[in-house]
Amino acid sequence: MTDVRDEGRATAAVGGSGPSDKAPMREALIEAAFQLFLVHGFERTTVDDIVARAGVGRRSFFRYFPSKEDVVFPEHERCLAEMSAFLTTSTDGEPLDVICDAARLVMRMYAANPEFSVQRYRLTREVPSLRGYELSVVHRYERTLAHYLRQRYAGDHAGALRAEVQAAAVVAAHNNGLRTWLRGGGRGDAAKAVDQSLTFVRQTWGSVGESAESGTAPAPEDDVIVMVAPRSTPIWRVVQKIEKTLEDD
Amino acid sequence: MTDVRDEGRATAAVGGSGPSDKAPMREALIEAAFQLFLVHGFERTTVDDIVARAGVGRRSFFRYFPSKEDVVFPEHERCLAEMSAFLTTSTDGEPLDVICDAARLVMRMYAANPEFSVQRYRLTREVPSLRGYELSVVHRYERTLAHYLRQRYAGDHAGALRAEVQAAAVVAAHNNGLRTWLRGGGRGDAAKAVDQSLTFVRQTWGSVGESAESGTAPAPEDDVIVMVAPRSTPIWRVVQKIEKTLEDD
DNA sequence: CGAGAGTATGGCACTCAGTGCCCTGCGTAA
DNA sequence: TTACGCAGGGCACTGAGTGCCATACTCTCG
Repeated sequence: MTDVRDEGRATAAVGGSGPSDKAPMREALIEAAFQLFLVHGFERTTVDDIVARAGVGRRSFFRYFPSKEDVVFPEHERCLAEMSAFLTTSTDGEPLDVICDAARLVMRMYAANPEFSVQRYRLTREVPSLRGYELSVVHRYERTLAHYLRQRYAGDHAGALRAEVQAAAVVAAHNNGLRTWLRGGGRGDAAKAVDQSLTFVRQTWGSVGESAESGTAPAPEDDVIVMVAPRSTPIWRVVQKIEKTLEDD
Repeated sequence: MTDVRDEGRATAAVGGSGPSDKAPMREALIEAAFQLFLVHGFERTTVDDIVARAGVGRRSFFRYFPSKEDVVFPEHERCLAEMSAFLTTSTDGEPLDVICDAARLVMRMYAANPEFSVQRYRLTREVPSLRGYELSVVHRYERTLAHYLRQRYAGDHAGALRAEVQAAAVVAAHNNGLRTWLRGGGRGDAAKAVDQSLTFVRQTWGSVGESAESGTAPAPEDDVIVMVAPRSTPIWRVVQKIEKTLEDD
C-alpha cells in the first residue's frame, strides 16, 4: 500500500510535464474508481481503495466528488447546466418540441461515450445506492423541463399540471429509448431509439409535423390535418373546415 | 435519560395488558422519531436520540427499520403491496382507468392521516436524503403501474413504451394533485384534487366518457371523430372516409 | 531575489449510519 | 425440569462524510 502511495506522489510530482494533465486529479479518480468498480463491484470498493489506486489523499476525493456515488456520474452536472442554458434561450417553438430537444442533450451525452455508458448502466442496475442516485439526477432533469413548460404555459388553465405531466412523459419516453439502446450494448443508433420513443409523446399531444428538426420546412405532402369534431357535425361543416385549413397556405 | 429508558422498559414489561400494544416497538420508535424530527429536524436527530427517547436498544431500531429514512415512511411498504394486489385482480376495464384507481390508493393512504402527511411533506421538502428516499418509493409505484400496463398492452406495437409513458404521466398527475392538497395543509378534499389532475391524463388518452363510472353509455352526440391524413389528400377521399366512418353505426 | 498571499493537497480525528456477533431473558414444548 | 427458539440489548467494527490544521506549490509585488 505504501508503495502505491509513494508511486502516486512521485507521479504527481512529475505531473506538470504530461500533455494530458488538464484536470489530473478528477480524471485520475474517475479512472481508478471505474477500474476497481468493474473488478470488485461498487459496494465492495471503498473510497480508501480508490484514492490508494489513484495515489492521492483520501480527503481530496471528497473535494472533487461530494459522495462516492458522484464519481459514477461525472458529467451530469455539466449536462444539467447545458439543459438549463438551452431552455433559457429557447423562447419560441412548440414547448413540447423544445423540451424533447432538451432531453436529447442527455441522450447525446450518453452516446458520446458508449462503452462508458454501458458499463455504468450495468453498474447502476445492480447497485441500489446508484439507482437511488440516478433517480435523483433524473428527477432534476424532469424538474428543469417542467419548470420551462410551466413558464411557457403560464396563464393557461391547469398549465402547471400539463407542464408536469408532459415533462414526466418526455423523461419516461427518453429513458425508454435510451435503455433500449443501452441494453443493445450501445452499438445501435441512440438518437434513433430516443427519437422513436419521443415521437409517441409528440404524437400524443399533437406536435408532430411542425417540428423544426431540419432547416428545410417539411414537404407539404407530409403535412397532416388533425380534425376533432362531434360525430353529429354535418358533412358540409367538415368540408368547409378542411377547405379553410388548406386555404391558409 | 436513564429515567426515560426505565420508563420505557417498564411500559414494555407491563405491555401485554394495554389494548393498543399490538406492535409496541415499531409504533414507539415512529412516535419518538417524529417528536424529535419536528423539534430538531431530521438530520440533527441521531438514531441514538430516537432509541433513547423510545427507551429501547439501538440495535432494535435497525431490526424494525432498515434505515433511518424508513421510519419517516412507515406505510409505503403496505401500500405498495395493496397496489400490487389490486392490480393483479383488475384484469379488465380501460387499463389507464385501472392504474388511475391504483394511484388513488396512495392518495387515500395520505388522506387517512392528514396531519401526519402534512408534517412529513414539510420534512421531506427540506431534507435531501428524505427527498431521495421518496423518489425511490415513487419510482417503485411507477414501476408497478408500468408493469401492469405492459401486460395489458402485450402484443401492441410499442406497448412497452406506451406503458411507461402512461405510468409516468399518471404518477406525475397524482403527485400534482396530492401536492396541491398537502400545500393547502391537508384541509381540503384530497380525492377531488387528485381526481382533477388524473382527469387531464385520462382525457389525453381518451378514456374519459367511456369509463365504467356510470352504467349509462355516453350519448352518441358526444362521440368524436379524429382524422389524421396527409394534407395533400384529395377532398373527396376525406369525405369518403368520414361517410364510411359514420356508416359504421 | 525574497516575503507574503492564495490555493491545492494531505493528514488526522471525529460523528454517525449500518452490520455482525454474541449474550441475556423470557416463553414454550417435550 | 431441561432444551429450544426468539426478541431484544450490548458491543465492537466498517466505512462514508466532515472539520480543522499543516504543508507545499504558485503567483505577485516590492
